[in-house]
Amino acid sequence: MLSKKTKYGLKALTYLASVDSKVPVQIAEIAKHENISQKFLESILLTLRRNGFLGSKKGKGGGYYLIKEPKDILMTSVMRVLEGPIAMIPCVSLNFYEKCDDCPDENKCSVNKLMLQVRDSALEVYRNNTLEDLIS
Amino acid sequence: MLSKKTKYGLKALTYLASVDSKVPVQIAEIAKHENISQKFLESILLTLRRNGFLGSKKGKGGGYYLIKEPKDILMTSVMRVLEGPIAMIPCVSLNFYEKCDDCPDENKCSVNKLMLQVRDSALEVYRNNTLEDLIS
DNA sequence: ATATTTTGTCTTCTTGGAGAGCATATTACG
DNA sequence: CGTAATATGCTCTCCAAGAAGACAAAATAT
Repeated sequence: MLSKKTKYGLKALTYLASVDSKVPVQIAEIAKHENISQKFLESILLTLRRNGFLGSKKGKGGGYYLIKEPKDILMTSVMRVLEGPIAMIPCVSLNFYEKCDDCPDENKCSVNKLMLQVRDSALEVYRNNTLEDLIS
Repeated sequence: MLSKKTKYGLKALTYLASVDSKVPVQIAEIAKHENISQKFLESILLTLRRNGFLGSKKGKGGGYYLIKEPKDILMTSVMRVLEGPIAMIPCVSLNFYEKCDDCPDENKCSVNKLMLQVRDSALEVYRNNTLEDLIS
C-alpha cells in the first residue's frame, strides 16, 4: 500500500508544479485545495525541503515553492524520499540492500527471483515519469 | 514492503512444488527447511488451504500438499490471497476498488495516473509467472 | 488406545502510520 | 520599532497491523 505521506506529497508537488511560478505558496492553501490535513502536510513538505525538492520562505508572504523544473523531477527520487525503497523486499533493493537472515542463497530464492522482476518493472515506470508528466 | 506472510507463503509453496509428488509434507519439515517460525507458518498454510491452493491430511503421515500443478498456479492469485490488492492504492485496484474520499476527480489525479501504470506493470509480471517458473 | 499431526482460539509484543498540540524562529510591513 | 503572519521543531498520543507464542481440541494411521 502507498502511504498517505507519499500520496499527499505527490499531490502537493503536483499542485506546486501547476501553479507554474516560483512565488511561495502557503501550506494552508495547498492543504485546502487537496483536502489534506494541514499539520500532516507540514511534516511532509519539510522532508521534501530537506531533500532538495522544495524551497521555503518564512514570514508573511512566505510558503513553499519548487526548486527545480517539473520536467527535471524524476519519480524515482520522489518515491525513494517519500515512500522509501522501491523494491518490495530489501534483498532486491538497489539503494537499500539488505540480506535476508533466513535465506542461505539469494540466487536460488524464489521470492528473490519474483521480486526482482517486480522491482525492475516498477523502476521502469518511475524512470519514465517526471513531475511534468503527472500534470494533465 | 512485502509482508513476511507473503514471503513465507511463497517459500512454502515453492518447497511443496519442488518435492514434486502429492504426498503430504509436514509443517515442521517446511519450517525447518525454510528457516521459518513454525507457528506462524501454520496460519499461513491454513489460509492457503482455505483458498484452494493446498490440501491437508491430518494424523500420522499427514501434512500439506499442492492441489494443482505448479504450472497452473498464477502469481496474481497467490499475491492477492497472501498480500492483498496488487495495486498500491485502492482507486486503481481491479479487485478491491475503492474511491478516495479526498479526490474529487480520479481522471485528473496525478497519483491515480502514476499508480495506474505501476499496477499494470506489476500485473504484467505476476501474470507471466507461475509457481513452476519460480523453481530454478 | 496411542502417538502424531493439523486446526482453532486467545494473548502478547512491537512497529509504523497518521495526526494533534504547542512553543520557537523568522520575516514583511505599517 | 513592533506586530502579525508564517514556517520550523519537537513531543506525544492513538490506532491498526504484522509477527509471533501458548495451549487445547480434533482427526487419523498404526
